[in-house]
Amino acid sequence: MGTSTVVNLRSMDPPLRDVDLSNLDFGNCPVRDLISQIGGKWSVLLLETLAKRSYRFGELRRLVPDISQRMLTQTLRDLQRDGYVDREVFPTKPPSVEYRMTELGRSLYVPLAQLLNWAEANHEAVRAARIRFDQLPD
Amino acid sequence: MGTSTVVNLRSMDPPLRDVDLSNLDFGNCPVRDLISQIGGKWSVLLLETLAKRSYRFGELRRLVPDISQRMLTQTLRDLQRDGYVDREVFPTKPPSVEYRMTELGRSLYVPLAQLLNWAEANHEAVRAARIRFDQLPD
DNA sequence: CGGGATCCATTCCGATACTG
DNA sequence: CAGTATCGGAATGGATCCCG
Repeated sequence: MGTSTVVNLRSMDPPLRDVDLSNLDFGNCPVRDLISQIGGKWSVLLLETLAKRSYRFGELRRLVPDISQRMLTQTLRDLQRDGYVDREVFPTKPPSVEYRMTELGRSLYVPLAQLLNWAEANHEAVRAARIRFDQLPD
Repeated sequence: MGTSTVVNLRSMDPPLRDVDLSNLDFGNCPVRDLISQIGGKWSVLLLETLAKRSYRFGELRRLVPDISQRMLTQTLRDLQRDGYVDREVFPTKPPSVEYRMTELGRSLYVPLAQLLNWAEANHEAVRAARIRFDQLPD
């Protein structure tokens, strides 16, 4: 559900895809839209990294060794598309590309970091809750 | 989501110097685990709803009309499993079930609401960034 | 009423190979 | 170095029918 038509040009995989369920007053999609974007497997990790300083593509690869190059490219492009990250190309002999957070990205990172802190502080409680739940008699 | 993470690197890669991950708790999946959980399509919507007050299953269905009964059941169970929501069954003639937030859920909702406020306040900026990005040459 | 069980479409993501 | 292109499996989510 989008506030407006969602032309979801999702980076590499599909040529083009438009998914649009009409507005429903409740869903207030922009919020969900944003949340589900950073809910992806790598977005938060990259935002955390780029919150520290700028990095080049290869540096990010080494910092997050278990990300595939495909997902690194795609996630960075999605973050750039949403305006959280800027991409600057330096026309050196082997080209080098640097990624840095934008002001919008930094402003997002304020409440996001709060949530991440909560997660870090409470993940034990969540794990315990899961174990409790899973051990209930059917 | 969430297979194993960077931790593997440490045990497999002796020769090179360890990248210092301690500041940016990379190997710390619990954070990603939690974020990807609430990043699901309906979790945030249900947490927002249940933050107001308790509801019965059918009430939630009517409040979020475009959720399928399957996803409502499943999302509620996941939220319950993680300890954010409690489920109480009343053995009435047609059974009735009530869902309410736990204290853990309410404590999660504090930073989460901050993030949601940010999303609401800034989704126009994000939409604009997307349009700008999508209209770039190439 | 509050689910469970199936089936099916879509989407996400990893592995691999190739390129300017 | 910083990406593309392509394939295939895994996960996610919707529709439908059934049940105490």
